Amino acid sequence: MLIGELSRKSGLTRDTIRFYEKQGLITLGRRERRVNNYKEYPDSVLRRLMLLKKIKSYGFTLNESAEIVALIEANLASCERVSKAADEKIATIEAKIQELQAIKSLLRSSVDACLSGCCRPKEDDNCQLFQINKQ
Amino acid sequence: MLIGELSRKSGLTRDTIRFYEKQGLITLGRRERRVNNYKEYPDSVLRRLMLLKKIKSYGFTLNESAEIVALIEANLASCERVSKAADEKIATIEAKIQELQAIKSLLRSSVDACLSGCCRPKEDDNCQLFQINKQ
DNA sequence: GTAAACCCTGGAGTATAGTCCACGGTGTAT
DNA sequence: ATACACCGTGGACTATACTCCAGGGTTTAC
Repeated sequence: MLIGELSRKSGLTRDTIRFYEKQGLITLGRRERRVNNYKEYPDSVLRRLMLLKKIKSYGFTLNESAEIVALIEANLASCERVSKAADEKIATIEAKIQELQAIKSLLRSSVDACLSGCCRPKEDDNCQLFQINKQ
Repeated sequence: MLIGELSRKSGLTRDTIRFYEKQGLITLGRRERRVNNYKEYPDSVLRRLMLLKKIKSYGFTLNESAEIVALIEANLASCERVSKAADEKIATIEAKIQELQAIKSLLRSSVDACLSGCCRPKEDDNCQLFQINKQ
């Protein structure tokens, strides 16, 4: 199929598909062209793109997704291997959540302090929130 | 003070300070130079940098931080204004956390399904995790 | 006199994941 | 004939926040 159809079927834009191609995430043999030089993508590319898209939706980066796709295509994606990758991703997501939650608490407590009025120096003056008090 | 001292006192690298300067987050008059062309930073720049650093630590982007610094320096950083900015940031952080949590649950349930063995087709074959079943 | 430590500028590179554009060719319908 | 949708390439640009480098000058100590 041509890129337009591939785009429609995969739900990725042409530009994205071409970008993936540049990145080497999908490949086309130099012979897989029509006479007019249009690229003729085999179904395997569509499958690969859909796999890539699905794995990405699980929070993996493009490169990580490509690695997992490679495992699957090599029939090396054992439950053990794949769940290990998923566990690692869960761990990094959890770390990120912790980080965000810490910042959120910091913000929340600052806002609370501000709104309860204890930080206000004078009316119509700068809020102490975000200010450097001492060191 | 020269950039080295500024760097030591602010805890930012020279490169970062120069980057902030390029971005217009701090400014130096063309006259604030020593005879040898070395830049002579006034204390106000150090204060600005420390403020920037502190606000950034609350999860704001560099540009957002610069806006808040500008408010503070214009004495317009009222509690109302500042806590509104903080509330908005809290909301975006919460959205991000929700997003991550959704992905985490998806991953977690996939791994559980995998490990409980219900997805395994045959031993030594690809795990169904991440595979496209139908649609 | 020379090494170390400091300063300057401009520009490239890093990571992530595209998105957009120019410029040009092709295929089909009217 | 020409409008329209489609295809190709290469390269620039977006956002975020730096980080590093080359190539050069200055200051200070020994």
